[in-house]
Amino acid sequence: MVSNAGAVTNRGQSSDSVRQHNLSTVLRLVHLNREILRSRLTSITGLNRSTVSALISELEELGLVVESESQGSSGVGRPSLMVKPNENVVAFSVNPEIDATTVSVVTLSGQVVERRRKLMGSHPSPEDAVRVSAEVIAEMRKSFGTQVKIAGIGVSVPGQVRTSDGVIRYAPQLGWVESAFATSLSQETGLDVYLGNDASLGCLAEARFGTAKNVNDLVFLFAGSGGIGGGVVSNGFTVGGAAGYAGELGHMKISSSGRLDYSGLPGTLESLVRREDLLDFFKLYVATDEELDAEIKSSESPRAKRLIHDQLDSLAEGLSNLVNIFNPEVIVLAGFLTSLFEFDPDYLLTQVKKGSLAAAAERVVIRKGALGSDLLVLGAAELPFDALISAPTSFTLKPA
Amino acid sequence: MVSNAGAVTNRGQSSDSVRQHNLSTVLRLVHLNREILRSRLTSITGLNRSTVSALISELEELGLVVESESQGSSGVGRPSLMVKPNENVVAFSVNPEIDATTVSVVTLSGQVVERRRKLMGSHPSPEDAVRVSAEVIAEMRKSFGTQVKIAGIGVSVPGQVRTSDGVIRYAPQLGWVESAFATSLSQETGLDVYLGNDASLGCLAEARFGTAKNVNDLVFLFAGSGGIGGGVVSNGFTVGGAAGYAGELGHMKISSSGRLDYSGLPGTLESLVRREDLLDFFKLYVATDEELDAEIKSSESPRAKRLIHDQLDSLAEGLSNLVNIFNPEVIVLAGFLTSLFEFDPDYLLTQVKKGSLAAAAERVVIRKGALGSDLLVLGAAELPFDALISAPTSFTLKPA
DNA sequence: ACCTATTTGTTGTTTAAGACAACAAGTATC
DNA sequence: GATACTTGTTGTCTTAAACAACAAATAGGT
Repeated sequence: MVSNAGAVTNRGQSSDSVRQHNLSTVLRLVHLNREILRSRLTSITGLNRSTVSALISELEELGLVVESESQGSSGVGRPSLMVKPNENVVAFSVNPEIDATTVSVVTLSGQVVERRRKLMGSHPSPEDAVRVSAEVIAEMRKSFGTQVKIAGIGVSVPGQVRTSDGVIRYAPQLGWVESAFATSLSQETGLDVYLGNDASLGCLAEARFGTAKNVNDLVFLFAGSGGIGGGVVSNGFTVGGAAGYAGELGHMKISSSGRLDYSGLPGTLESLVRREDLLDFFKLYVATDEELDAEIKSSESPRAKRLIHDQLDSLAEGLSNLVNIFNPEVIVLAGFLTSLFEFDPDYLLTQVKKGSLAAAAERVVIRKGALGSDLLVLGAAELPFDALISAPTSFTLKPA
Repeated sequence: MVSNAGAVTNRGQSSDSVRQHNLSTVLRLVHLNREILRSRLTSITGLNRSTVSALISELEELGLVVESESQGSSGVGRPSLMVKPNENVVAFSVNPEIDATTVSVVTLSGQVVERRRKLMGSHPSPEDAVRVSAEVIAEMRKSFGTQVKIAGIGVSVPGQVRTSDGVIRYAPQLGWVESAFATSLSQETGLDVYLGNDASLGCLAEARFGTAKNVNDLVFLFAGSGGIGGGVVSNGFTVGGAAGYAGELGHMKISSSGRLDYSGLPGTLESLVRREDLLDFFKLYVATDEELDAEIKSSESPRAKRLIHDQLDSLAEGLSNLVNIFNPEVIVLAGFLTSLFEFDPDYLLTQVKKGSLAAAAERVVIRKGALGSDLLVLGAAELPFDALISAPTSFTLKPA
């Protein structure tokens, strides 16, 4: 008996926009499910069988989907056709890091088909990253068959991205400031370039393909060597903020401690839950998440346990706040936070509930991210794919 | 060059749903603007003149809008007709408080045309509030002309409301727990009842009619004698959470202080920014917001200033977190927070920026709420109006 | 006072696209 | 092998928005 305050579109709908919407809806379902029966499409969309048929034909002519006979029996009646994304439609995913830049190829069906990691001297400039990315992309394009079509390039940025123009506002670890990364990379490659904050893209990926599939209210927290980032999906929408800088969950102040985080703010979640502190304790210098995870899980000493529980306490305080603010259905943890979580999952959940309102916390679930090293690759590729999916007829795919 | 990750609807659109959508869009614009020229409607919606004409005719036949000749000159050419909501379409707004329950009548044009406040013994039960509300509503209906049509009842609840069934999960000040308020009031009145959290509804009202009109990313913070509540609009959508409990911004932990808030959580915004503390200091016992405001603004003593600045500091810490999390365009303050704000607006803004990331804070503006005592009345009435507006043809208005 | 340019409302016609109905195709069960 | 059932296909119907032509109402210029 309670309505959800609807958002205001203000736009009217002509018959043309209806067609666009329906094509988008079908294509999105095909993309998200990787393959889906036509009969499922009709039941999910509520459209008539003949309408779905026409929509799929149009998408097939556009070269976006392919149909095949479904394998195996699906019960009584004529078997329904299977619809899949056209494997020749791909996007590039670019992931700049402090010591390397990774370029990957992702198909419209969400498969990572190629990945190339280029080591770079430490502290590469944005120009270096653009150049290296463009080179790798050019090489990869040469190896493509002529039937391959490119939707564009998605870039995951470990920093703040201004959505209006694709400028990297500030990427602290890389030391990049006000870099027109999208424009440069677009000029070098001739492809459309879309930028997003890494944690926000991770959130998106987990919400679409990972452990939070079909979850409409979701808080995602990701921690690596560069601090803690986050992303939020509310009502099925990514919380982006006025300029695109929303989701800086690591910089939430939760304590009066004077410890500073990587952005110089005191008492924040990021200042208290630090990978570095654990590495120092275990005397690991350059360790992978897996090595750190093994150390944490095999910890027996009271001092180690205390350190881990201290971090869990701080993490819980941050999550409690997020529960009160967002009342999420699921909290997804990624990076080394999963190691902390798995060290004592019940403890974390108990502490989170202790610090939040009973109502907001009563049904919340904490989960480990499911996408591992594909997280940012898939997330970044969703940006060009989103552009394609939201305008299937007017979007122009580029040739290999 | 950055796409906004769109939400998934999954539903297809038939020609019928197009009509519904367009009727909704036009009616919503008429409602939000209180009156609007037909020519504006065509330009905003992008629909054809003749289509808008047909839509308005249909809405007029449904008794939802009226047309009149516009006053004054509007430039060259034939003057456009003015479209207004039908004043005979009303909603009731019910605002239960600890010592009284207020019932108001709001027209579809957003005018509060009647308000009746019934004093009640302290700590009324939900049943008391339902009974009193139903009585007042029955009286008011008798006084209505036969042409009046009722959209329903909106209730602002100072507590947590489960959106799925309209149950008041917990209202701390009132001491109400798990009360099926919507069902009861609906039975007593025969009208549809919609519940919402008071601060969330205040947020909605300020976003639609107040100081944050046309703002898509907005954080609202409201403080009264019962603590601090909040609401958030992101992407034009109210952030509601999985069950409707989102927006408990006052219970965000920002400090290691052991002070408890009204829900027993330590170090939260609500525990540090307290109306009570100011009342105590000024030796005011039962004071209105206006009286407290006068005291704050005329404060000269260093001790008073220190207390106020301490509260401003805590408020700033909370707002900094919200800026990092939501990157809002506007922050709206209401209740006695406006008095704190106006005591030293520059200081508050400076402190907020100090505690947040430069990018997220760079364009944020802090404003005082504009709706005063109409805040919750208008906000609650939006709930039945939303239901009406989102389904103009199938919604059944009830007679007086 | 009259004429023109401009904008808006109205009406009849056209067009796009989803719904619908009838039929064909393919599967499972008895 | 007959029957029931589900799905795909095709042609027709229906809805509603776009479009075009004209009428109505204003401002400004002569």
